[in-house]
Amino acid sequence: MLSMRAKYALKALVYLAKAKDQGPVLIGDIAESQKLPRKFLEQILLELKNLRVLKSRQGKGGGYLLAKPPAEIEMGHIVRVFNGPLALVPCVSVTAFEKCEECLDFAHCGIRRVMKKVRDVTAEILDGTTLETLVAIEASESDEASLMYFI
Amino acid sequence: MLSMRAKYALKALVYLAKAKDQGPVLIGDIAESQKLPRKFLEQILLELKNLRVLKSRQGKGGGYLLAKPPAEIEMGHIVRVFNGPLALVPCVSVTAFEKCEECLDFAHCGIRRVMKKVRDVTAEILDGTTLETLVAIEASESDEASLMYFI
DNA sequence: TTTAGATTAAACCTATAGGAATAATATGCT
DNA sequence: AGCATATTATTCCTATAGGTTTAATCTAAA
Ligand code: FES
Ligand code: FES
Repeated sequence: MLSMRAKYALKALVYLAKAKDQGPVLIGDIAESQKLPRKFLEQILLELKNLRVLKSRQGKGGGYLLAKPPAEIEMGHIVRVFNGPLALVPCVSVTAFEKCEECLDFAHCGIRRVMKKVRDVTAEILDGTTLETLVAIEASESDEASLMYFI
Repeated sequence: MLSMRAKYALKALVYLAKAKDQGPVLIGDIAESQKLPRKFLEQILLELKNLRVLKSRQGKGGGYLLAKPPAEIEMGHIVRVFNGPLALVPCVSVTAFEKCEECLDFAHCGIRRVMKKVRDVTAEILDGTTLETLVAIEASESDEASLMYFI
């Protein structure tokens, strides 16, 4: 399951993407409008800043801004950082690879091959979906059947 | 000034580097021996794990481990992530570059050239110093005069 | 002896508090 | 008018609480 941290990060980012031409956005605004716990969100935004996904201005009139265009911020990146590896088993993870000691025949393990497929299609979707995509999806009225159009 | 987060991260990492052949190390052990606030350290270690600098094992007998050899973990990386850009002015930052609007003649700005030199030598030292280096330094009896030997 | 469940030890997750640093703006003094 | 000082709004930093999940080990029943 996606952690709250990851979900809140994504929500805040989509919000910032939508408001990207309106100057710095307050933590308080994001928290209130998206119903996110303010202090927790504060930590998350700070981490996003350290990742160079956001930048900030301090002091009066300050707030948070995207550090790059929405089209350059991939869901996959955010999920990996805030939620951990996409892979369901370590042996198919690209970012946190490890052999499964309990699987003797690593090379022919069926679980591994299926899970690798799962990871790969997940990565393809998540790395192919940017904040721009998410904003576009939310702006449209259609349901999941036509998502392919966006991705 | 180096933030506590950065300092604690480095201290914990050096401790883990020294203990690297002793299996998983407990948060509690690190906190106690290095006199670091336990719950705060917990957050920092988790972040180091998300950065793939550490790995962990959960449950009984668990703890934290380096995710790669000490020689591959650079001080510069840790400092940048936990403390921010090395540059003292944004216009010389590699990771967070921004033009200084208040300096009209960016190209010929003297402050900038000096600060660039400062950033470059800082980066050279910090990126050239790994956990392995730090452990070696602490194992030696000499003072800063002979640090060049290590770096 | 195997298996199922209980206990325990550990990291992990969500959340919050309180104050420091920073920057804009307003205010008051010369 | 110009400068110093105070106020205010904001992010940033350090720290902590409390509960959840995971995994190893122990215990008891089948
Ligand atoms: S080798 Fe990883 S699931 Fe079998
Ligand atoms: S241009 Fe950055 S200090 Fe002058």
